[in-house]
Amino acid sequence: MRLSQGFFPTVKEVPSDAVIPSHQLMLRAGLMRQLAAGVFSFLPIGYAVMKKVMTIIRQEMDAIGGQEFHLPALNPIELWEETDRVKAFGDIMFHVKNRPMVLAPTHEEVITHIAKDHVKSYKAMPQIWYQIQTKFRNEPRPKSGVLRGRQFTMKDAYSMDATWQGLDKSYELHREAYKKIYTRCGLTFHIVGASSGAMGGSGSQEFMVESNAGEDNLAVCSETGYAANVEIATSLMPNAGRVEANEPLKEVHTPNCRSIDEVAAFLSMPVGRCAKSLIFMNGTQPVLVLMLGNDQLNETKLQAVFGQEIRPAQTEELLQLTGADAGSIGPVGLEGKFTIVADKRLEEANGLVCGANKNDYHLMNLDLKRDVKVQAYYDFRMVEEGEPTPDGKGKLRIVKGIEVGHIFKLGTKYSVSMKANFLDEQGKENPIIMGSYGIGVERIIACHIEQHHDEFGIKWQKSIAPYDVHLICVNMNSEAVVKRSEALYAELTAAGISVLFDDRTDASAGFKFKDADLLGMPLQVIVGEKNLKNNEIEMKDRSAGKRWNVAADVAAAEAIAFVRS
RNA sequence: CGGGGUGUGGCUCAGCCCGGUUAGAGCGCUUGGUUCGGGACCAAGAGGCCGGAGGUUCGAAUCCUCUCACCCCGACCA
Repeated sequence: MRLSQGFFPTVKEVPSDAVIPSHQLMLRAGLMRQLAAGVFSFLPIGYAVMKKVMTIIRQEMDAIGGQEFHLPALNPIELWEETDRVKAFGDIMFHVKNRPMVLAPTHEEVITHIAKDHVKSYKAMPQIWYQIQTKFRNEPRPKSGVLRGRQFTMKDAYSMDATWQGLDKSYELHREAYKKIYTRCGLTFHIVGASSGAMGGSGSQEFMVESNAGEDNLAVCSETGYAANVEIATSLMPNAGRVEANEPLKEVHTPNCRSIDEVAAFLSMPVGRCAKSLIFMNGTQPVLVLMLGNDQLNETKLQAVFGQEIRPAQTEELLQLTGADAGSIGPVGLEGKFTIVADKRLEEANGLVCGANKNDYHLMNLDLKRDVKVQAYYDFRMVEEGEPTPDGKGKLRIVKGIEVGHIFKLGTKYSVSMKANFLDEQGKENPIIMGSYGIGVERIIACHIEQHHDEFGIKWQKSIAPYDVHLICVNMNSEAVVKRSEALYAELTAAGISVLFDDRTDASAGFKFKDADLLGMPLQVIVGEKNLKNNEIEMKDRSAGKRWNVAADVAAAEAIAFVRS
């Protein structure tokens, strides 16, 4: 493609609405333009990248036996009522105003609908069905360019198996395929254990790209390979345990001591002997959660135990239910009325300080075996930077990550609610066992740029670069330079190399160089007057920032070798 | 949904507090000329009812009210 004839709206200035590098560069390099909040038009060069990413995805999905579908984004709302997800999605799902239809935010329902009619026997499985589709989600707050949009492209795949072992195998196939896809797309990523959330199912993992632009927090350890979303991450922290002296409970006056640190300091107790009480409401049932010292409660872990409806109690509820305000609340005397649970670090501990349910008073010498009946101990902790990994062999690092994929063992949630059953070898009817596997296409592009850019622009890796080579004719007034450039353009194109040829007559050399760095093709081939006088042509490896000259008559061969290496 | 911010030529922004001729700059665009290896120079142009509606006033980009859009932080995120 000749730059003089194509549509390449590059801009020098940083668009004021863009904050993160990938967003700024996708606009500046002319990959896309914003149409509305969270809605983007992809321009030719951006769509070229998207097609490359989709090709990689298709190749790897086909390699594991996936079959590509193209499913409607416009769905009858009844389909979503069958699985009760109209309610589950709530405002996130777009509803069509003048017909009882919705814009699909994902495609479990449509897939299951087809499977229900046609996958009737164990002999017809396993199946892997996938599609690359536009999805619609009415995000409350679109942000960071393409990273959180209201309309986006997703590859979603669904596996159907007759057995749970089959599901494990399908899941594993996807896991391996995804590794190949992200690796081929030039991303370094973590595979982290993830919360199953309201989607249900027996397990899920997320593919995460480490980035400050990310919205998720991950606990990772490069020595041990541990990686988990902080929502479910665990660490090896010692329990509080028991102390020798087992004194009776004693009420002490603790004026103006609200926080654990203040109480510990006032009573000259270590923070590690303080038990913090947190109150939640599970419907109408109050729940008291005991945490050790300053350990932070992980609400996702709490939800895993009590369900998604659980919420923190409000200030008025605290006073009404316990007789005290936050900071003076404790478990003693609340049995029966409250569900009392505690973090595992407090298991069987004694010699603890806790609130007395009387403002400005605390209890000392609390023994969780003697004074309170704790119904159960769970891991409720939020892990912190620097804590030992669960196997104790490494230290956790907390990093931000962008979710570029999520694989899910769905199980039978959708097949049961939509009655997608098959007959097994015994002629018995069973629900199809499903898995669901998603990849955000635009997110791959944004992450690629987040990981491969510098102050001058994008540094596309070869696999998804919109063009292989950026050929620059430095001086369009020099007949020799033009002739040489044209010859190179023809030769490279004939060799099957995709070339972006800067043959503009109205752009200065500097302008062309800046554009080339911004657009970021892996190899720049620069034909200029001075070098050509020595019968040389300059090459520039955009990623490595390396330049070198080659003899003019081997320039094409050199470029071809570079592209194919 | 709570908090903060911004809307002025295609882009980045100034002007607004303190109302007063024809609303500015740089970049980009058009034409002509000079340049030609790191976002060139000169000259001449085109392009804006200052997000929208209402109000105050002799007079509003500027003050007031409402509204819409977009961005950021938070909440939310199958």
